[in-house]
Amino acid sequence: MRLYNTLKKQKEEFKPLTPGVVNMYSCGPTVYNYFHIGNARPFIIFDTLRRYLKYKGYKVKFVQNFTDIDDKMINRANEEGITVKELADRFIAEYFIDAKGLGIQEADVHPKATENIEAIIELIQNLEEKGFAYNVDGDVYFSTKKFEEYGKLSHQPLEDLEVGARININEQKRNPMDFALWKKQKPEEPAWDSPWGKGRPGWHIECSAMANKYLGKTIDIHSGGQDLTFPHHENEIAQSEAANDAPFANYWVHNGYINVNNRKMSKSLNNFFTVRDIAKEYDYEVIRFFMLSAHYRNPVNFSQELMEQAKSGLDRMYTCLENLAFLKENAQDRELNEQEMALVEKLNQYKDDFIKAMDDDINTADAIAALFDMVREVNSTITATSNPSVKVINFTTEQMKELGQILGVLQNNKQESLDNEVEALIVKRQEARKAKDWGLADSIRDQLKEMDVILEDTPQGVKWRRK
RNA sequence: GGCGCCAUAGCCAAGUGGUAAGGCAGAGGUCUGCAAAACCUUUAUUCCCCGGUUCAAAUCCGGGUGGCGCCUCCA
Repeated sequence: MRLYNTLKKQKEEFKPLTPGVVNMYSCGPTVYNYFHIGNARPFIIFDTLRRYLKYKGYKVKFVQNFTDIDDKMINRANEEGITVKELADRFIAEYFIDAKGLGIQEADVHPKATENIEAIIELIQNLEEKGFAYNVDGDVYFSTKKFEEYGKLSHQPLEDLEVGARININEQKRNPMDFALWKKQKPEEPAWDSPWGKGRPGWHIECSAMANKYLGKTIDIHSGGQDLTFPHHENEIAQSEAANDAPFANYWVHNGYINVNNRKMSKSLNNFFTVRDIAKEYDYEVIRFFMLSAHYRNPVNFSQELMEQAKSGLDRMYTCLENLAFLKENAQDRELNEQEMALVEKLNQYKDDFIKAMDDDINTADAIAALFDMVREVNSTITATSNPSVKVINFTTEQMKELGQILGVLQNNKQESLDNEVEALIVKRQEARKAKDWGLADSIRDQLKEMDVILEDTPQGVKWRRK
């Protein structure tokens, strides 16, 4: 399997530190609001990467943090008139609701910054002892000049970064690019005791501390959005490698942005759509499918039209599965015939295509194309055979679900049981059709449509589906 | 100013040296009481433009044009 490594600016063959085991760390949300679909992209992409690695047989340990203390948290809590802790608890709960809907599996560990203060303090002390950190009256900074490789992830020498720095020169800092490891308490702010007095951790140090604590000094894959490359990930590298004297992460994987009208979607630009709001109009699964329909490193635009396209595409796949389930009821229990054997062979070829695509830097767009190839093959074979075997139906269904599972789609069973009222109406309509009373038959079909039940007349009988 | 990304049909999107995948939308057809679903056919002689390298370029190189991002909290 090959992955694009931001550190090396090229695709590389993926080799974990320990054969068969993968340690992954992904930067999680700051929990001061519902997350928007721009935030959702890395969650979905790296969940897919994690699923695929597991599918390939790796034992994956996945850690994703919650940033539950920082300026944004404090400001929002003040606005709401609640404590930072209350704010965090609320939006962590909301995170899990949306994440679950999107098919994002829970991480093995979801550490919170505020519950790892001790590890953070230890790490800062370590940096201080080694001369990488300096204390200015209760504020502790990382000295970027001391870390020679600073800039290696964003591929920019320190001097160039300094020239472009738009930040106000903080007189306390020795260098404009130095960043806070520990922030001295300001009035009314939550604070923890530390060797430098009361205060709270800087943003970057928490990820270094938690990755180290839960995954070790060197991790296999560190992932996140492109906008975290600098300064956040660059700083994580500086902190971790300065403290541990070991490579921090072997593979750095970054996803592209979600845009709105070609502009980056972000909370600060206030052009964002929350997942919660979109989910009111489209299934969570449509959102996920939409995200995976383009390569993860390319920017994608978000719009209603594109959601509609994603919805139609996903419906096509589900319809195929529903057709299979429907045909299974009257299918024959026999060995595969020649045609069915040919189908199985083709489906295996498409499965290979799917795997090849995923192996090539998780090319989900190509993987989805392979899935669509399967759908077309299955559809055309099924219409050609009036009496498929149970075996070929089972094989086909399982294979599509197996591959869908890697992408985190196609796992819903939309065939719920019918209630008596609907069932009675369907029977009544069949009687009307038999009597060639098309007016009554059509009006019943319309009536059912109002109840979100769509009927389809097929040679094998009446087929229904929801929505 | 520094660094970087992107440009493929009406829309979305793979492909990065061997002669343009896939989806959505549209058109025509088959099937059907009608509808739906499905299938078949069809929609880019060409991949932003101009040069170059090569037997061969959407793919590599050089130069343009347009759009975006990072260097500041951001996924």
